[in-house]
Amino acid sequence: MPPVSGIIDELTWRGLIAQSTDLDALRAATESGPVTVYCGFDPTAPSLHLGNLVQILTVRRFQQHGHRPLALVGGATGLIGDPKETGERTLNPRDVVEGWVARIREQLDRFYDFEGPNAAVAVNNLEWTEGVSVLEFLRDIGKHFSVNRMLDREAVAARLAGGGISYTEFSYQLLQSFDYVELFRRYGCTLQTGGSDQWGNITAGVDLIRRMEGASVHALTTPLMTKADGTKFGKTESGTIWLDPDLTTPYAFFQFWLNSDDRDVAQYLRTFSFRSQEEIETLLAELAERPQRREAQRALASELTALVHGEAERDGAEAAGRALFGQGELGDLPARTLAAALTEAPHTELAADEVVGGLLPPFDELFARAGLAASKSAARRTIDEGGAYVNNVRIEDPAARPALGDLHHGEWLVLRRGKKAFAGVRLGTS
RNA sequence: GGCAGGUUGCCCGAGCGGCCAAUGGGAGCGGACUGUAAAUCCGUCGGCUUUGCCUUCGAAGGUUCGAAUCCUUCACCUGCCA
Repeated sequence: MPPVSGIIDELTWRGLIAQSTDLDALRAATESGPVTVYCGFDPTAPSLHLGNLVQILTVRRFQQHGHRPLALVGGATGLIGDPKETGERTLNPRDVVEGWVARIREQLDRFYDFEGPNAAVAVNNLEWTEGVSVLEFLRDIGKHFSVNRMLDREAVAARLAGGGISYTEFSYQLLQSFDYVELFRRYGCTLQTGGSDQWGNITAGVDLIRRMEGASVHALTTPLMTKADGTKFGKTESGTIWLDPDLTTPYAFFQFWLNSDDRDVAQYLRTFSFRSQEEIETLLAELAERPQRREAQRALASELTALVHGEAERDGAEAAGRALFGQGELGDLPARTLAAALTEAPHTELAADEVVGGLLPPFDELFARAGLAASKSAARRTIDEGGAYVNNVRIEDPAARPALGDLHHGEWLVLRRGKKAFAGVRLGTS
């Protein structure tokens, strides 16, 4: 039986509590027995991303402390859309949202334990919203909401001042509040967590439960992740870091953490790692002592890649990084390691008939095709600037063609732009 | 409603008939330095079958040997007066 106590203390030292309703009451509740906690994820994309991971792992910590998570996927709320400050969302077709619900549901499986005494339960808010009539909803739920107070919400206020907001999105808060009520009724759920931007939606649910059920339940939010350089967390130049390996390869995922700014590592470890406070402090001390070794980043990358993608993928991503960034000869690498590394990176296939007189297509074309340059012009520019490498040797002539003999294992050519961007060219066998 | 000004490449912003794929700054990218970091310095920054060609300066049409630059109409934005 896992320990039931201590979750609030743990979240506190990890810096994961931004706002909460009565924290002492919540502490008392979590220490007196298992609490049912929920955090919802709306299907607004085919996959969850790093921002969601903060929430997922926070809930996971609750489960590790013996509490019961409800893995809610917003099949209903995803059809409506939480108002963003920037503007009205485009409604996604129902079948698309349904597909995303299934994929996200599956992703959550990895993080929560669906067996045992405090097994997680998967729920979809479409279950209880679909059958409710408009009149029922307006009379039973809507009557408890004050538009005056809803207007105070930051995103809503921004939209009123700007381009306006549809009734659809304005209603979002009612749906999320209704979810909390239903989860309280069905599962005795007394805690909802989320990002600090969800505070308004969560407390609206807390109020609704008080009015409809006369019960006092809890709300807890995590702080917004910030980065030392001021850019948004969880994004790179190439876009969002997704949890789905088809959208962000395990290699790219691993590299994201490995490249973390020294100044952000402490926050990342506390937020994402399941290591103990002592282990984290040791890693941070090591980082302060010998920053160039980046042991803390390495540990972070290794742990999270294993958690999100599995140990085999973690090992592959790690090996790929070592192969590509290592000092050794690429040709010395076993074919399997090289292939694994390059299939993780962007790559392109060459047909056998593209080899003319023992020569492959010219470098500019290869760089453009492999995705390392936006166009052949860009590829030539990079080559002229001295930023292009083939098999770790700088190349100078964009029009030159590599020979069959340049292929590692008769199959692979390793392209590199700058220090970190790799791509593979594979010669098809047929 | 009247008067005046604006709409330029990812963003900001020059250009005001040929020397303009278009000054400058920022972002991005590459190099040096390094730790696959930060800061700094240097270079680069539409595309292609690349000593040339093609497409770009709100949209469409026109004047001209030649237009981002002049004219007409349309769309949107801003300031001043009502």
